[in-house]
Amino acid sequence: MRLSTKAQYAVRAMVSLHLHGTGAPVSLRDIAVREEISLQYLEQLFSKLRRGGIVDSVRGTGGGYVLARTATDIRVDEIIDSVEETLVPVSCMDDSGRCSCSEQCVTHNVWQGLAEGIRGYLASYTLDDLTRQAQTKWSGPSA
Amino acid sequence: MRLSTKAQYAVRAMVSLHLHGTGAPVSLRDIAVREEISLQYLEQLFSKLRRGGIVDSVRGTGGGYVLARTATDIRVDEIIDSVEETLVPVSCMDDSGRCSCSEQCVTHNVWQGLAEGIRGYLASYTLDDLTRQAQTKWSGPSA
DNA sequence: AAATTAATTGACAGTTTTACTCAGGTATGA
DNA sequence: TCATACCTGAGTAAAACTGTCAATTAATTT
Repeated sequence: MRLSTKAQYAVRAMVSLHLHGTGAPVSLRDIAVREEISLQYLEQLFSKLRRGGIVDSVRGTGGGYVLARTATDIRVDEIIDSVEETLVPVSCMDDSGRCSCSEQCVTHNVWQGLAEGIRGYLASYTLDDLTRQAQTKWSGPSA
Repeated sequence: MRLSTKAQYAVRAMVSLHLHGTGAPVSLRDIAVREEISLQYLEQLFSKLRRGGIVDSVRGTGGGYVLARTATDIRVDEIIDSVEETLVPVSCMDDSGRCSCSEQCVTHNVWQGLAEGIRGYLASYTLDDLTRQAQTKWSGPSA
């Protein structure tokens, strides 16, 4: 059960954007160099992050990307959602826990609980938490 | 981030084995029919479950598989481990949380926390819990 | 206005993983 | 010795992943 590199890169890139941003737009070239991610792959990711309402884009010279909201208001699960990676561990279940097989399926409860736990944990982390680094473990950043 | 069908089938098959077992070995054919999983795919899975110490095999006529331990002593995470699906969400990290990039990697803590949470949650479920069905959500079977 | 920077888009391709099937072989009980 | 059922390794089609390439649009600087 692996997160795709797409999701991992997206989170890393967002941290990089927040960490080295001064308010002025940060170009993908900068992030690409700093994080050693291909510029063209980043373009794909940020296109989705923009559509997801996580970042805003500024075109032209001196352009780049800026956060669409404050870092304390951007949750890690939202970043992953934006690049279209599911956080639900089984394919028969949707985000809300609905499942075609929920009646007859004895394993339904484990997967639903797992899905909620993963979602809840990643939702407890904000972009700002990540940059501040002082996190505890499973209980999330607040504990 | 999806669990493979391999892991899902393994858990379902184990529940089926426990639920319909009377102490006597249960043949894979029975499980295959009941769970609508290909017999030959099941053979692959149970070969791994046996090596993982989850089940014991009985060969010959009237043979099949039996639990290697009591159902209260078989955890869901062990079942998944046996069929060789990782529960660690990022490839740079091993089961113990060690990571080549832990120093420079700002996202390390989230992934480690997530890994521990997933592991901890699935470890809180036993095969017996699953068959008894009366589970609560994220807090696991004990709450 | 022209040149430059940088976001934006869609198509495409190589590689890896997944989810199986197939074809045998081995051990046991009736 | 025959039927049952476990056991093993190889092979394969499809899907997903991880990017690259090419071309365009928009804004800024000169």
